[in-house]
Amino acid sequence: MNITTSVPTDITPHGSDYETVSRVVEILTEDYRDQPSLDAIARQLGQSPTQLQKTFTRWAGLSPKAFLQAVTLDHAKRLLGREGMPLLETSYELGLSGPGRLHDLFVTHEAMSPGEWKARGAGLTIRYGFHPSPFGVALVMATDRGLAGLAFNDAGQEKASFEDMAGRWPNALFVEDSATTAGYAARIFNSDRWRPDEPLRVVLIGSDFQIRVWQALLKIPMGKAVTYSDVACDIGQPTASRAVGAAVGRNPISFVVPCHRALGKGGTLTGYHWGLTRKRAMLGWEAGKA
DNA sequence: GGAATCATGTGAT
DNA sequence: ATCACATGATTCC
Repeated sequence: MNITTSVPTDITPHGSDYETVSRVVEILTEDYRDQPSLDAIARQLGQSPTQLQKTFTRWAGLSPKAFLQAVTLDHAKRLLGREGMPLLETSYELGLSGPGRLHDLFVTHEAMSPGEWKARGAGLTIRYGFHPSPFGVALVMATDRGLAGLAFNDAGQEKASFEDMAGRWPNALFVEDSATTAGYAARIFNSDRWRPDEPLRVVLIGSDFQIRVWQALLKIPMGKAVTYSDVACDIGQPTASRAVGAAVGRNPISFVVPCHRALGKGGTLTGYHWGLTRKRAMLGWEAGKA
């Protein structure tokens, strides 16, 4: 496998927007208790408050102030919707059959057979490409049956994220084909194009248990969150919350399978394979879309 | 309260 | 068999 194919230099348009924004996210997240002002943040980054405000808002669809509010523990708890409804059941009804706008990306999924999983990708051709996204550089991987993988990295780390993903299906054939993957990228990061009449096709490649966990995640509507133990109950193994955590972490199609909506029990943000900052960024971005 | 500790299911090696 | 986990509950100070 060879990924010397260079990423276009303009892959992060407007300079290092993501860098700036992720710094802001970090500051906001570390110090949300003392509610840093826009001025204070801008000073730390050596930018003018207005410039910073503009950059951030264009990226997130919401002001730094609103974002700050969104990453607050309070908000996370609200997302968990402890108002007495079994979230996963409810969203299943609304998400798959109702006309409601509670569900987000329309996804049809297809699981690989156990045999195909055991083959670790043998005989499979996977096309991939790097594309800009609101969360840094996105690595998109697809088979002819649909989207198979989605990873994120900071500019310059393309090789690492490719190897992370490719290692999951060591026997597959990887072909650089950003012309094909560009279409997926455009669909995924543009919520205007999440349409029920043209669902996104996704292939879940994983063990039986993992696939059950990922399917449960797909039922979480945008702007909601669940705990790892919620998911464990949903798949009928209430004591397996720890195992759920591990399976969530191995989700190959992050963001599309909303692993970022799985939180710790009290609403605390726990780990994320591609970096906690990115998890916060995704939650904030969604808060802006909701 | 908060840190240390343990019980725990699954998958990888 | 054994180990590592994106957890959660319990038990100490």
